[in-house]
Amino acid sequence: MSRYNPKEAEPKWQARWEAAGAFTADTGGGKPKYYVLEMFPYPSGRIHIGHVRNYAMGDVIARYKKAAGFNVLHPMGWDAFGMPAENAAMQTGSHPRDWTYSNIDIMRGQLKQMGLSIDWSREFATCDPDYYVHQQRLFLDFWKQGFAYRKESSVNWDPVDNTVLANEQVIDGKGWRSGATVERRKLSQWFFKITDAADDLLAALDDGRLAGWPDNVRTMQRNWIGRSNGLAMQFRFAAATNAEEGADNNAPPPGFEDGIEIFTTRPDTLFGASFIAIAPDHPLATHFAQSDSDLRDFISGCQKLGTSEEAIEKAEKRGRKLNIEMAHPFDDRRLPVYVANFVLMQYGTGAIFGCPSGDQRDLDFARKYGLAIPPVVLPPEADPATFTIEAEAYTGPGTLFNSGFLDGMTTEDAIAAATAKIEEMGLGKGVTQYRLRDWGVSRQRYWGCPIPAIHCDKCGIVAVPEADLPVKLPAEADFSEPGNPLDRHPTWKHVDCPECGAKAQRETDTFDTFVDSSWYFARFAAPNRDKPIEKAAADYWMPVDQYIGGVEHAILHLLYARYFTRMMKACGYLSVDEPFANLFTQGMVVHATFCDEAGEWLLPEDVIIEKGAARRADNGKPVAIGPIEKMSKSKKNVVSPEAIAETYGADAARWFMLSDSPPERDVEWTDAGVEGAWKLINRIWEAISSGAGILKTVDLSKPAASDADKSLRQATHSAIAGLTDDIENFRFNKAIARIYEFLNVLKSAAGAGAWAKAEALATLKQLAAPFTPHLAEECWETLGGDGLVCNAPWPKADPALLARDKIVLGVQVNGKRRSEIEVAADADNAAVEKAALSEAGVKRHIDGKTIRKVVVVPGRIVNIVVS
RNA sequence: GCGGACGUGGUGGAAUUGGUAUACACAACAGACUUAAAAUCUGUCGAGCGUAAGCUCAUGCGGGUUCAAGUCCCGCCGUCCGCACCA
Repeated sequence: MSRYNPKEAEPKWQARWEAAGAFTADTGGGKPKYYVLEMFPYPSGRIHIGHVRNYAMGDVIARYKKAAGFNVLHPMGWDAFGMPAENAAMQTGSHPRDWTYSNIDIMRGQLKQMGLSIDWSREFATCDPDYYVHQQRLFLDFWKQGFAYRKESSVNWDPVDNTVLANEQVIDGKGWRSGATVERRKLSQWFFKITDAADDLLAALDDGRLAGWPDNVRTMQRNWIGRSNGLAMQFRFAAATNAEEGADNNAPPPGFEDGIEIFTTRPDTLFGASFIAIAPDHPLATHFAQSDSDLRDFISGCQKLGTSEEAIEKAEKRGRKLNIEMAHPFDDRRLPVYVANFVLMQYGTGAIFGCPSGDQRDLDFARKYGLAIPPVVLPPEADPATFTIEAEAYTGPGTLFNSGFLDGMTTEDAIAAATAKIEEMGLGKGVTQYRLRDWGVSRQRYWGCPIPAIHCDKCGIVAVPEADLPVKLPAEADFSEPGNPLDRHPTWKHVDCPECGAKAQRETDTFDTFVDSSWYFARFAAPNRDKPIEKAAADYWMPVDQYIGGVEHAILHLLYARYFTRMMKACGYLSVDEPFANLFTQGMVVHATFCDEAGEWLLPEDVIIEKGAARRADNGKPVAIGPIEKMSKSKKNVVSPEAIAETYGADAARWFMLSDSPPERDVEWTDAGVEGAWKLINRIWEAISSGAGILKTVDLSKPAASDADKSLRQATHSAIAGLTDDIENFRFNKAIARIYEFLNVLKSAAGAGAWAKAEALATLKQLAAPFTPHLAEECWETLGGDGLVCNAPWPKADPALLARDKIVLGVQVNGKRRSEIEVAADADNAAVEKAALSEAGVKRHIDGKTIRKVVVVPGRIVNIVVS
């Protein structure tokens, strides 16, 4: 029999699938629907093997569900707007549109080569005006409904390039291109009111609507939303101390007569307060900075950290003391006020009271500035006489002490009592606070969906009339310098106001690309219609039954998509409020990085590794082997699936990506691994070849009955049962191990007759089909089967063949395995115990000892406890 | 810094979720076939002691709970993901 030739077989079957329209989805037919979706790719240039892993997983599910009798939708598109296209334009002069669409052409070809069961008729790119026109319609609806608004917020400003930088473009507080120290600058920008939905987004995490999501993702989202109940309260300015001189040296500045409003989740620790801290961009800080150059320098230093929370939190805790003091609400202490770099203006009120004994950051701060550290919460079982705070704050619950009227109360009671007291004093009230902030969607860039708004001096901000949509990007733009090409475009932004007809200007900001990816899944239901979403089609297909993507999207993309879905529902486009019924987060494909002496990153294929040392393939110069990292274009640690497909075929690449490593874990690409996959393909082919034409000759009406037949049939049916279970539960690596096991049995089942063999081989090709679809078709044809495997039903395991009459149990003595016994599967505990106690290997360990207890776990184990 | 994960042979990993640790594969070694190589097939393969039967030790480190811990609890160490303008 000839060797399997993927180079011939793979294109052949891809063409037949296409001719048969095997993967074109429609809403007809009585089958239940199943919508499989992998997070669509950014067209960065070429597919790498990490994409293959992602899409191979989705393809296994899609093909399996189709075989299992579902009407499957498995579409593909392109998350095509974004910064890299604009960076490429600046570097190489190619237009973002040309760069993007040519990448899409390449990547589409690569994906098709992988033989994925995708309905390509639904393909679109988010940069198609046909797509983004509908995004603009959705936005206008949201705006009308009050979901969108404008407010000021901070951006990273590069003062040399005069442009807004993304967080990833800020490296150690410097602009990546100019090297200039980044400043924070306020801009008026568009926001979506995601905080209005915070409660429902939170509730759905726990009320069963997202039961098909992994716990860790739900936990991350819960923490991200961060609802906390706390107390918002005023700290009043303390009375002047030198009133006798006639000058009040602690008078509130104009506008701050009410004092400072803080937010706290731990009002029980108020007696432990030793200072007040406000954010560097708090209005009061801004006020004092006007007349205090030292403070001004401090604040501008804080602003040079960039806008990322990570940078702010990692920075050393520092502060500047203001020349004011606040009154403690419960006693006569005067609390100093600091402007502190670790207080965030975005969270709460931008001000806190510091309780060093109960908060690590406050403690670090207090030690640095020599502030008092009164302990107020006594941990359970601690002695109030000796309890002190050393290097670590005590943040847990306990009993209040040193706390006036709160003394002796539990943390919980003290929170309630302190809140009640503050409310009674008229200084504040209990409030619910969220960590979640509204979603800023304005970007000062060209390569994004234009925001359909017009700024008119007379009418304010006006929506672009529906009839004028789409607001298309200008075909030509100037990318020779940083900054927003739309803003400096000679003509594009100049329009007449749709309301008054006066000269006006277009909004030159474009949407955050998270907007593009927040509704594409709904667009796939009816991608060619002239409205954003066709309700009937969306009602049929939504929600996505299985969504698959990287855990790096666990918070932002998934949260935004959930919120967007709610907005779309509110505007009548959808009937669901959760877009993704089941979520699977897969691991990344990682690879060592290679960097030569000149600092140039090298592709793995350009590096030769011998005896642990690496050198360049072209000139033999030494190469440093860097850490194993996520495959990325920038570090060139990518492996091209095309080369693999050329040598071994797409099936081998798919197989290897799913074998061995559990799908949720990262996997390191190795050349040895793909060779192993190639061997497997040949083993399957060998096994099938031995039964070529068998389906044409065997009499399928006469089931086999010999012992050899029965044992092969048992293996066949337990393979069906096990594999089905593994695929349903995303255990692809185990599913693959079962195929190996099944092959091993098949190889040694020489005594089995043609009937059992035919059943085994037909089953083998079907079980392998989701993983190696081309090979499965070729096998089926060789066996003499009719029709396409991709349309064939999934086999069903016969329960009668899964039952075992005898089982082997391990026997432990004092928890150590000493022997094993074979017993009837339905043996009762007494019989199992008797068999265990009389087993020779066990007796040796229990003779002469007293049996204290015998634990029999039916079907599992026997443990004999002796002394 | 905060939040979420992960850590098992030389390697990727399995362990029915508290019940026979190392399934399946890769690599390595030995053998068969071959003029030879590749491919393929067969066998060995956690460590230590032992001729063997077997015994002891091993799931990042240190404690704990339990008849029984890779799995649960506490404390460390290391790696990865996210932190709101990368996608």
